[in-house]
Amino acid sequence: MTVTKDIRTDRIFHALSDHTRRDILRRSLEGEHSISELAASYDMSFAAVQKHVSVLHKAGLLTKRRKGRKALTRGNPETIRSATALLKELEALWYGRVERMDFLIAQDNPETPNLPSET
Amino acid sequence: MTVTKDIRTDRIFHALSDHTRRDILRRSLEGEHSISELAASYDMSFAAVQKHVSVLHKAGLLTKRRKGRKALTRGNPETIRSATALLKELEALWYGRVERMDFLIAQDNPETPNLPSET
DNA sequence: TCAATATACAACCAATAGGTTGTAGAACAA
DNA sequence: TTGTTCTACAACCTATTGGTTGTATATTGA
Repeated sequence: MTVTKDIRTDRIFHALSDHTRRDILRRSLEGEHSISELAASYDMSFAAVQKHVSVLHKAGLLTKRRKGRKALTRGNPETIRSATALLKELEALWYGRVERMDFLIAQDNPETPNLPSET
Repeated sequence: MTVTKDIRTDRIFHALSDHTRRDILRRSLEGEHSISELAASYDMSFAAVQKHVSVLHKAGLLTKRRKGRKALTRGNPETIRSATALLKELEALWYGRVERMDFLIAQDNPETPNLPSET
């Protein structure tokens, strides 16, 4: 229990922040896949895919089991649910804000909120 | 799935992968805060906090509006919802897997799934 | 007017991320 | 046995991240 919750959460979102890793996770949620099988799909080396699997594994987003030579990966829905729960908590903060009427007050404000331009 | 959408998603999860940024986001969801006001809470320079705000802004997780000298940040629940939706889709893949009975077949397997040891 | 405040942004630096190639060993197939 | 497959991991390289300090500019208040 050396690792704090914050660091665990950091690792989960970091693991999710790469689209190759999200793709590996999607496939591992649908069924078991060996690393070499996964690696065949991407335009990068086996070692690179192996590292992506390792990042997902260390984040707890997937489990591994040995079957002969193969290391079979399987998505772990528990960890995904914990990330979803955290996002729901963030959303709830905003809803709380609506309840306190801050949102309605803000609607009277003539200034336009500034989102970054697409790049 | 478009490349640009992938990049936008990468940015959202990357922005969420730092606990200082998650804290800034929480506070910005509860109400508006100027950057200097936020910066006072953290053990780092104003410029560092400004960079964190910029990462959140570029990810679309918060909006900025000018009020005199101040740049007021406000959390954007829309972007959080889009991230939540993506995680829900991932969870759904796993539920789909249950429907296909893969999960029940896997339960017969004697080998124990391997999660990484805490470090 | 002038000092203080708030922000923006550039330049710099160490650590980490994401890729590569190479080496080694275990498990399988013939 | 021997060659092939699959994984693990080290060493290396470059780009990015997350922090710093310093400078410039706009706004406010006395």
